Amino acid sequence: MTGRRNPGERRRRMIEAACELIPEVGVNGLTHRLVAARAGVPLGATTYYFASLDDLVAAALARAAEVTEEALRLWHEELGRSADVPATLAALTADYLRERDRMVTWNELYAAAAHRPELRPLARLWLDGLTRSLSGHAGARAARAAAVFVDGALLHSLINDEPLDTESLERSLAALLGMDAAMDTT
Amino acid sequence: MTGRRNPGERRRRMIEAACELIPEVGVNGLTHRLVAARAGVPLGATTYYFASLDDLVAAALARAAEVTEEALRLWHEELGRSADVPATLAALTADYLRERDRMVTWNELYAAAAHRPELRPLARLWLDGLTRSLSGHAGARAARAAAVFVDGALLHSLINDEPLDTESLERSLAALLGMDAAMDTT
DNA sequence: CGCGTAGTAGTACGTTTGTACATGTACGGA
DNA sequence: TCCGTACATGTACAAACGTACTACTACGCG
Repeated sequence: MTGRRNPGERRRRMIEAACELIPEVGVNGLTHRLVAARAGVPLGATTYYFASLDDLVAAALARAAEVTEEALRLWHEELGRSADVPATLAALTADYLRERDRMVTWNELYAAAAHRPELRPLARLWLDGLTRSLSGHAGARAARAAAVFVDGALLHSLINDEPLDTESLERSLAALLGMDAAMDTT
Repeated sequence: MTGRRNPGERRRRMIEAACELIPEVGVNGLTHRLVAARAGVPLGATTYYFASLDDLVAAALARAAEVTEEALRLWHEELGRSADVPATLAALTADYLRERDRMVTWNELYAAAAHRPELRPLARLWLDGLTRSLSGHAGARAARAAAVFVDGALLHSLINDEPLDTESLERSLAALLGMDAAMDTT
C-alpha cells in the first residue's frame, strides 16, 4: 500500500500496538520488544522513534486520551440534545461499561498518574471534561458529583462481573443531578 | 528482642516492606531485591519464604486487604451509632481521602485485579463491605450507589490535588441514600 | 546523475531481573 | 549430648531488559 518506507505510519503502528498491549500487560508491563513484535517492526525502530521507553508509554497514553476526548465530544452532543439528561447519561455510561479494554487502559493511566505527576493532567481529562459537559444541565457541585459517580461505576465494573444496571445508574444520576435544584450552585 | 531466629517476624517484616513499597513503585515495580533491602533481610530470605514473586505480591495485597477490613469495621460501627448517616459517611470519606498511600495501594490492587482474576475477590472486599454496611440504612440500590460514589471520590482524589470537600460529599450521599426512600428496594 | 540525509535492520553490551543452590548455623527432641 | 531439621545467607546463572551502535538502503535535492 504505502510501500516500505513510511515514517508516520510506522510511528502510528507502534503507538497503536502499545495501546493494544496496555490492557493486556499493563503500563509497567510494556517493553520495547513487546511493542516491536506486536507492531511488526524490528526492535531498533522503537528506539529510533522514541527517545526512551517512557516516551513511548507517554505517547500511547496520549493516544488513549485522544480516544477518550472523542468519546467526551460524543457524550457532550448527546447530552446537549437530550430531554432527559439522567436517562441519557445512564445509557451512555451503560454502553461504556461494556468496553472493558478502554476502562482498563484508563485505570492504568490513573495508577500511572498516581506515581508520575506529569501524567496527572492527562488523567484529569475525562473527569473534568465530563463535569464541564454536565455543568450545562446542573449546578457545579451536582455536575462534579455525577461525574465522580460515573467514574466510580466504571471502576466498579472492572472488578465485578455484573456491572451496575441501567436503572440503578439512572436513578442515582437523577438524584445527584437534581440534588441542589433550588439551591445555590457554588 | 526476639533473638535472631524468628520466622514469623521475618515473614511479617517482608510483607510490611512490600506494603510500604507498593505506593512508591507500584505492584509491578516490586522486586525481590527491593523488598529484601527495605525489610533488612538478605535476598535469599525472600525466596525462602515466598515460592515466587507473585506469592509475595499476593501476600502483601492480602495484608492491605486486612487493613481495609479493619477500616470497614470501624465505618460499620460509626455508621451504626450515627443519627445522620450521610453526614457521618461524608466525614469518614473526607478523612480517608487524606490517606493517600492507602488509596494508591487500593488502586494498585484494582489495576492488578483487572489483569489477574484471582485477585478480584480481594478487590471486591471494600465495595461489597461498604455496601453491606450501608444496607442497614438504605435500600439495596441506594447502598450500592453510595458505595460506588465513595469509591469514585477516592479515585478522584488520586488525580486531583483538591479532593471533594465534605459538603459536596454530604449532599451527594444524602441524595443517593435517600433516592428511593418511598420506593421498592430491589 | 550523484550525494547527503533520514529511515531500516540487526546485533551487541551492561544491568537487573527471578530463581536456584551450596554452605553455614541455631535449636528441639532423643 | 548429639543429630536432624528448619532457618540464614551469599553467590551464581540464565533470561530479559533498555539502549547504543554499525551497516545498509531508499529517497529528495542539487
